[in-house]
Amino acid sequence: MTNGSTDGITDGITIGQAAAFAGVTVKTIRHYHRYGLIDEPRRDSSGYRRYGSTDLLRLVQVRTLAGAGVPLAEIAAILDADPDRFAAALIDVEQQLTGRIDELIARRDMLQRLAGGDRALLPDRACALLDRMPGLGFTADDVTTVREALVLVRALVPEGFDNYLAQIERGLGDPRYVSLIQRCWRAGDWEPDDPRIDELAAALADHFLTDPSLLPVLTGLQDRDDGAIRYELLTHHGEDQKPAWARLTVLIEAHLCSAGIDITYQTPAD
Amino acid sequence: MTNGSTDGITDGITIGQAAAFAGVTVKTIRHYHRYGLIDEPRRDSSGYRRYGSTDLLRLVQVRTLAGAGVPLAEIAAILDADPDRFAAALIDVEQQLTGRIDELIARRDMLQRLAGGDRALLPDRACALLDRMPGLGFTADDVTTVREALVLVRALVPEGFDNYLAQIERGLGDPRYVSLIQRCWRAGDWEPDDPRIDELAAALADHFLTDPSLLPVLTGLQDRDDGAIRYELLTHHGEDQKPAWARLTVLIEAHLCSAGIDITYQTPAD
DNA sequence: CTGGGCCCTGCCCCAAGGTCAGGGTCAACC
DNA sequence: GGTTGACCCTGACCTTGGGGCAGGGCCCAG
Repeated sequence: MTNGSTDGITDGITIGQAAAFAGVTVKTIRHYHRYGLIDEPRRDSSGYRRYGSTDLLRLVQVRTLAGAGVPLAEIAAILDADPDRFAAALIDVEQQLTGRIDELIARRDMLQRLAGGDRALLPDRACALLDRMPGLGFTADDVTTVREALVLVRALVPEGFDNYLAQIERGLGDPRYVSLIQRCWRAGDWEPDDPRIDELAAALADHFLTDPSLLPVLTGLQDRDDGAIRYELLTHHGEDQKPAWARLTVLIEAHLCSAGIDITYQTPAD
Repeated sequence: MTNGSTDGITDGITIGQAAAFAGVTVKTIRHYHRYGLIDEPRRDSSGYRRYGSTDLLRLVQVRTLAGAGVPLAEIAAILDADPDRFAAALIDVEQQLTGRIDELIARRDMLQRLAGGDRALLPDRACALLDRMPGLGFTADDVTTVREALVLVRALVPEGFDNYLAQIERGLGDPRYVSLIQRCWRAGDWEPDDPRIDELAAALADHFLTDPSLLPVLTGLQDRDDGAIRYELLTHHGEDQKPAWARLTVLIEAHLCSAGIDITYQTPAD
């Protein structure tokens, strides 16, 4: 009785059925209606939407393009275009997809590099350097601080990074320099007015004067019009936690300056 | 005069400078503040944010993870976690990335298939079939209608699709059947009460009775509890544009039925 | 007549910011 | 000393592709 022949069925399917057939949600279909991707079908006496096979076909077409990542805003134009533009549009979309794929692969590579410990954000050469440090007597804290410094240098003066790295590598080959640097790390925990700081600054400045190539100079900083800002940020990194370092820096600068070497950065205008 | 020594500079950089150094926009930094990814730095007398090297370091770390596609909501937890969980989280994120890459590649492949004309949405075997049709005397409109029908069948009864396709392939090998089908296409433009329709229906039913294997039966439809709905949708596709087809369908069904073959679909409850 | 399963519309929500509005600060230039 | 342009502040609304919920209607079965 309820289905005399085909009445009520060939009249069209409801939105829920159409959604199930096309593999989308009811909400998605209504969304497509609002965007004009699918014409609103006729309504039955209850105001329900009734979809026919043609509507369903259109829905499947839209769904396929949307599922392929085509922005909804472009789908109507693509489906309603003549075959030539249809093909051209698809090629365009495909190229965008390729770009996004490449980008994601680059991200994944970056993450794989990140995953090898906290040694994030640095190229392999820098990681190798950090790996050598514990064997030379540096503590884990030391390594962390150096890593932070390297990250900062790379972010602030990328063009000088390789050079800076090379200088550190050479420095690690000089055992006396290494031991001085390690004393500097210890000095971080000293009181700012500890007399050993003066002593250490003198020794370090002396060593720099003996072998000026060890001076960590940031090449490329001078070419920046905001070089001074970057320099200040770098040299004073860590000083908020370790006030003794601030004094150490000042003393070393003073020693070198009185010996005729000015490593502080001057703005070009000065 | 304006920069006595380091005052006003070591005080920190502004948000715009920090953004430039980290390669993000000012808005992005403020966004990160609101999400608690970066602590708010101190403010100067004008209420401007002033960033120090530690803030900048954190910004670069956050930026690197965000740039790698890690959701902002997870970045704080990852950066503040111990190294073990840090590594685990990165592996997790990396796997998600791999999944998205594979998905995008699948989309691109789909698009490449789509780009070979409007022959969208169908597997290669179906496309090959459509390609053969013009050589057998079918018009472009015919091919379009068949393509639409195939898309619908595939969407509505995917498990019966291959079988359906095979039946059509066999049908194309029978020249007499092909010519009958082509008359059916022409019949779409006849008046619904054209007497040739009766004649055509009789001839077609006769041919089906001679070789019942040509009857396009949709296997799998009976296993669906909504099979009737799907059947109605499929058999009546195109009838809104071509009313003559509706009559043709009815007549053929009647002929076959009176010969003892009932191809209409009955609901199990009936 | 009442419950459950559909359907309707309209509103707010997500990520990761972009954009605009309206207003304050700073340094320099005329 | 006024103005200009670059920078900063907050807050509110926009985006994509829908998800979720509220409040109400329709219909079928017990």
